[in-house]
Amino acid sequence: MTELKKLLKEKNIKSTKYRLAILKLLYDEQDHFFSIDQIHEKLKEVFHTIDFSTVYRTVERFEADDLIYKTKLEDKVYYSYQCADQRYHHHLICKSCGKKVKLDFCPFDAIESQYNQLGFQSYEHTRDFFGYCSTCKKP
Amino acid sequence: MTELKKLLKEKNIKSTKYRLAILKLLYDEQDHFFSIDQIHEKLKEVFHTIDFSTVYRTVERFEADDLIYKTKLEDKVYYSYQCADQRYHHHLICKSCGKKVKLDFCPFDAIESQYNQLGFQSYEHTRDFFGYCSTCKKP
DNA sequence: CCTCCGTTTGCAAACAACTTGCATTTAGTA
DNA sequence: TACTAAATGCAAGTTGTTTGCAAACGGAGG
Repeated sequence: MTELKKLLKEKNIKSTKYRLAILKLLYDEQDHFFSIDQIHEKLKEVFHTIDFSTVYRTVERFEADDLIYKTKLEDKVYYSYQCADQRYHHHLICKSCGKKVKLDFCPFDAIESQYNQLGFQSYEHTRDFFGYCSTCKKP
Repeated sequence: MTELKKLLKEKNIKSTKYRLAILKLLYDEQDHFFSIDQIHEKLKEVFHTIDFSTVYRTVERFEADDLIYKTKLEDKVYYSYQCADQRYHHHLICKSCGKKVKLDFCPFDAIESQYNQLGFQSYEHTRDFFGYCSTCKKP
C-alpha cells in the first residue's frame, strides 16, 4: 500500500484514482498553493473527464480532515498540503507562483501590546502574507 | 448649500436625496464600517422604496471617487467615510460593531527586513486588522 | 476472485451574491 | 420652466460555488 493510500486510510477517506492523484499533486508540491481550478486543470491533463465538482468535493473533504490547508487571497481560495508542523504559524506566499515559505516567528508578537493599549481584545490576525518570491520578483 | 452637497459637487457627483442620505450616514459615523446591505437597511427606514442596486451603485461611485474607503472581512465588503488623513495608514476594526481605530504607526515596519531576508519582494500587506473593541469585547 | 452495499463521481441544475440593461424619473442649468 | 444628461427601480444576466441524483466504483465479506 502506498504512502498516500495510508494517509487517506488514517483519515478514513476511501482511496480512488482521483483522490490519490489530487493528494499526490499537493504532496509532491508541498511548498506551493493551488486553487481548485488549478488542481482541476492539472488533473484533466491525465484524466480528461474528471469533473470540477469532484475536485471541489475532494479538496473540501481533505481540508475538513486536516490533510490540506486553506488560505485566501483576493476572494480566491487556495489549498496546500498540510504542513508537518501543525503548530500555529505563518506563511509568506508568492502571489505569482503560489510558493510558500513558513515563518518561524510571529510578526505580530512585537505589536500585540500596542493593540491592547487601544482597547482591542481577542485580536485575530492574518496567518498568511502575500508578496513576490525571488524568482517571480517584479522588474 | 449644505456641506454634504459641496462634498459631492467637488467630486462632480450629482446630488440626489439618496446620495445625500447615504453620504450623511457614512459622514455621521466616520468611525464605523458598513456593508452595502447595512446601508440599504438603514436607508429603507426613511425611503421605503430605495433599491439595493441604487445603494450598490452609489457606494461604488463614492469609492471610485475616494469619498469613502473600502475594506474586506471574510468575503464581505465594508465601507467607511474616507479619513481626512488620506496618507497610507492602518486600521483596527471591531468585528462586532464595525468601529474603526486609526493606527499612527505601521505594524510591519519592524518586520519588513525579515521578509526581505527570505527573498520576498514587493511585499503588500494588509491595511486593516480585525478584533473586538473594548465595548464589544468577548466575555 | 466475485458479489454486494455504501461511497464517489459526472452531470446538470440550484443557488447566492454581485452586476448590468433598459425604460422611466429626476437634478441641474440655460 | 423646459431640456438634457444622469440617476433610479425593476428585472434579468452573470459568475462562482454548491447540491441532488442516478450511474459507476471501491473494498469488505463470502
